[in-house]
Formats: sequence, structure tokens, C-alpha cells
Amino acid sequence: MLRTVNCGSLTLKQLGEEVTLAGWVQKTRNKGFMLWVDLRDRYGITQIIFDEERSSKEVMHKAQKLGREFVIQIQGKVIERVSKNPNILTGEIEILAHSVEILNPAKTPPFTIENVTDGGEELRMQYRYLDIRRNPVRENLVFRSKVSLAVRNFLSAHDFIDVETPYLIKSTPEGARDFVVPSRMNQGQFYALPQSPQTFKQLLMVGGMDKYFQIVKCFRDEDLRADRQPEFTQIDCEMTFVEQEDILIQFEGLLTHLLQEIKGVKVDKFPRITYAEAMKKYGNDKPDIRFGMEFSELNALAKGKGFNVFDQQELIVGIAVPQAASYTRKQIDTLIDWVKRPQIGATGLVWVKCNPDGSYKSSVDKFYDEKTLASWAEATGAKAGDLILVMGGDTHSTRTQLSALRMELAEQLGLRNPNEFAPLWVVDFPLLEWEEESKRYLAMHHPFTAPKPEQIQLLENNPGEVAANAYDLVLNGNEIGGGSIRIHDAEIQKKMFDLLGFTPEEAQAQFGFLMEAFQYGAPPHGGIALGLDRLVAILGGQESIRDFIAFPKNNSGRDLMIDAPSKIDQTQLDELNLNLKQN
RNA sequence: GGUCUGGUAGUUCAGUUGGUUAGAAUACAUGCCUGUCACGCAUGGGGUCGCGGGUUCGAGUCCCGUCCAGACCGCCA
Repeated sequence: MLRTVNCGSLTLKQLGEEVTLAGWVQKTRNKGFMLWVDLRDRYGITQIIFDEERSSKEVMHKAQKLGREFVIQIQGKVIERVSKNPNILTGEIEILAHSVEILNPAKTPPFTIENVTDGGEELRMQYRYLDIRRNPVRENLVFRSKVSLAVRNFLSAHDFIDVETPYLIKSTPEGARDFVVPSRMNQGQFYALPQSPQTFKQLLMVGGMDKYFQIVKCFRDEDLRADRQPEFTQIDCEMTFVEQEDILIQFEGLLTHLLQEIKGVKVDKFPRITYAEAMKKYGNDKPDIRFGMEFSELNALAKGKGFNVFDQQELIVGIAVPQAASYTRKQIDTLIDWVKRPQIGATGLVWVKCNPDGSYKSSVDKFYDEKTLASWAEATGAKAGDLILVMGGDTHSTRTQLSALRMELAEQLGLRNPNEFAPLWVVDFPLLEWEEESKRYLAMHHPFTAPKPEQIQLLENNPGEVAANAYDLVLNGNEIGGGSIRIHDAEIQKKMFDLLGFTPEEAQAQFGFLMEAFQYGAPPHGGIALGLDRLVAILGGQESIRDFIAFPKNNSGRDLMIDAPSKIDQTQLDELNLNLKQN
């Protein structure tokens, strides 16, 4: 061993002991007669002291040459500090070094390795190994490891078995774009990386594994966001002989356990709302219910009063913003501009101030009398001092726009407290959604999702109305998991592919193996997949998932450190029999 | 595919209406300093103002194009 103790462990208890430490030089403070080195490793910082009177000339000389991030080994004696530092665990002691060995010198790092670094995102990604030396990043990775272990422990204790599924699988056109891998041994053919181990976990159920889980990488070739990476990790689970209720209870148990174990937070039984209700009350299928501002539909109260803008609209909907009646004209104009930005795309925003004295002032006073405005206040639950914001338009976009505004306001008003956790289930998703562009139905969840049994006959005549046995787990306005009861009947699965516009031949070519399997005694089954990256980030109280991933990709899907993706040799292309288009 | 923001010293940024030799902080180097811990003090080195083109007597600053980065929309069964 190159060390006898780590840099976070020594206290007055070890006074007088001879120790060997190894680590990185965080910083040196050279007073001439004395020189201190903050020695850092994963566990903490220990102060090393070199002293004209107590250290040899040679050691002193060597110490003066140490630079930031040098890797050194020192031997010395634990002594009590003359002036102590209460801010660090080892602040009462220091090591009087009698030897110092430079294990590896270091170039000056391009950014400071401190809790708050001066390094920008790009540099930090390019030198991610230096970034990981920083406390916040390291703590996030340790945190992730803790969450992941807690998940394994919980699921193992509940009889789930960890089974690995293959990464080189078959491309399917539904859903996200596949990452594709050319096959050398089968020229002109391609594997795809899994978007999820969906069909494999179902086949494991057919194989009688009963309860499966896997903490597994999944891949989707779509554009990135702060909370979306092209490769991401899912807690993928499947259970046999279960109904929706069993899965909800099991995974409500998992999240409750994690919140308790990791955050020390106790949560009540998760509320459940239907997809339709979520859209109506929050304009969103992943509502943040840590705060109110629920939607109130005002069609009956706002139409037919001479305000033309609203009269022709499909939906008039408002929210009450708490304590915002005092907003200035300028603040309100900023909000109006905000919703009119192309990203939101609203045409306008009607406001009503519910003044503390009980009177009302609005942008539409010309069209609505006080009595009508009071009825809006009653409908939205606005109290004196609140501000009502109202939008009108077609149902879908108006809900989306007001939902974006609701989240923005909550952010501005500080209502999204990262230490508060409000999980809920969103249930009864539609099985299918109509896509205007290709004039066909798409699976809302995926094509293996079972319709509610009592609605199976609707599939024939009115497939758009069929609800699925599908559910999402939502935490603080984020979808952290989603799943369903699956189809286990070959005939229903065939019907489903038919509805989705597959010819029998296409369905057979792509999913023949699954329908074949269903004919050999496939048990009823269902499952869920939770996004680990996002879950960890939310539990850690942060917005971006990137700092919970050791080596994330940037906005354009690049790894700036290893510089991937990159070109490949002509030899490699030749082996794969691939020609690149010349531009 | 689209919208917006940014790119100036190793790093984070400032740079006015287009006008002298492009600044600050920090980092780095050297020296001083008898208990530092965001140590302090002094001195010093460090710039293709992302790249290409244009307007102009003159461009870090204005215009066009392009590349890179970030946020978002589309997309993400």
C-alpha cells in the first residue's frame, strides 16, 4: 500500500502516530519559514506542514516545488495544530512531514478544482477526469451509487432477479430512432442498440423468471436536452401474474423506500389521477403537484360577453397565481411576452387582479363587469391579492401553453422546493393516439401495452377511445417511470399491430418471435421502467442529469473528452462493406 | 429541422457612438513574509478578440456566411 490512512480520517486520537499519506496537492501556502500543503483524496483533506526548523533542508526544498494537482506520497507524524480549522474533519491535526515523494507531477489544470469552479461547461466536459475530482461532482456520483444500491437491495429483497439482456438487437421502426451497428459477419445487415429491453423482459416472463429487474443502459438517437442523454440508464422491471394494482403497490413501495432511505423523507400513499384529469387540471401528463395553481375552465363564464377573442375559442382556461395582484404593469407585460415567444406560441394572456380591497382590475374590463370577474375568481379559487391569468384557444395548445406558464410562475415564485417530494401516479392513458401526418394510430406507450380488458371490444370500432392499462410515475413535475400491463395473447397482439398500420408480413418479420412465444403459454405480465439518471438528479435536488453521469454527452451528442463520434478508417469501412456518400 | 443566447489572456468576464498601446479578477512565474487554511505584499510573463468574407480612412465593436457551446421548440413508441 502506498498509504496507511486516507486524507479524511485523522483526528486528535491518532496524535503522535507515524503515517503515510498519498493524494493530490489541492493547494500550497508558502510563508517561507513554513509551508503547508492541503493533501486531497476522495475522503477529504489533510494539512501537511513543512517547517524550516523541524523539516530537513532537502524535504523543505522538495516541498517548495509542489504544484497544484501533483500526486505525492508523504510520511510524517500526526501533530496537533497550533491554529485549528473547524471547517474540515481533520482540522485539529496536521502532519509534520519528514519525507515527500512526487509520484507524478501535474500540469496546471485548465480550471480550478474547487467546489465552485471557474471552469465552463465545455472545459469541464473536455477534462471530465479533473471535474470528477471536485467535491460536488464526486458527491453526485457517490449519491448515484447509493441510490442504485438501495434499488438493488429493495428489489432483491422482493424476489426480483437481475438478468442481463443483449445490447446488439434488432431495429424496429416504431418509436425513437435506433442507434445502429453494422455487422461485419453479416454484410449489409445491422444490429440496433436497444431503446429498452422491452421484448426481452417479456420473453423472460414467458420463460418463467417471474420477477425480473435490470439496471440497464438504453439508447435513443434523438436530440438532447439538459435532462436527456442518448444513452441513459433505466431501472427496468417486469412481473408475472400481476394486475396494474400490484405493480403500482410494488413500485410505490420502491420509491417510498428510496425517499426514506436516501432522503429521510416520509411520504403518504401516492395520489393517483387519470391522464384525462391531469390534462384538464394541469395541462400536462406529468404534473408538479407541490403547488396549486390548478386549471379552471372558464368557457361558460367568459364566452358570449362580447369579447370576440374568447367567443370563438374551444377552451378558455385560467389559473390563480397566489399573491401576484401586486405585479406591476411591466411584470405582467413580461409574462405576456414570455407566453408569446415562439417556444410557447400563445397569442396573448388575459389578466385579472383581485385587489386586496375586493375590487377587480383586468385587461378586459371593457367586456366583463365586476360580477363576472368575481365569478372567475370563484371558479379559479383566487383570493384577494391573487392574480388570475387566462388563456384561450384550441384545447391542446392552450393547455400546453398555460402549463408552461404555470411551471414558469412556480419557478419564479420559488414554489418548486427541491427538498419537497410529491410523487403521484398518472393512470388510464389512452392506448393509441391519432397522428395526422401519417393518418394512422401510434401507440401512446408502446405496441405491447394491453388495453383495459373491458374495452377490448372498442378496438374494432373506436380504437381512439380505448384506455390502456398503462401508468406513469411522476415526481415533482418529471416523469420518472412508466409502464403497463402487457398483451400476452397472440391474437390481441396481432390486432394491435394491425391497428398500428403493420401488414401481417411486417408484424411477422419484426415481432414474429414475440407472437410465436405467446403461443407457448405466455403468462399475464406487466412492468415498469424508471429513469435512473433523472430519478437520481431529482432526489439530489438538481435540474440537469449531466452531473450525475460520470461521462455525459454534450448538446450535440458528442463526448468532448474522447472526441466521439469520430470518423473510422477506410479499412474498417471496407470490412463492413460500407460506402460513405460523398458530399 | 427551427428559435434564442454566447464565443475577447490558462480560466471567468468587462470593453461605451466604430477611433491611441484591448482591461479586471483569478490562475501561473519570481521575490518577500515566524501559524497559514479564499493567507498577505511586490514584480513579471501571458491576446490570431472562434473562423472566412464585406462595409469603412479605421472593426473586438456594424453587415453576411460559417464553426463551436448552452437553453428551448419539434422529436423522445
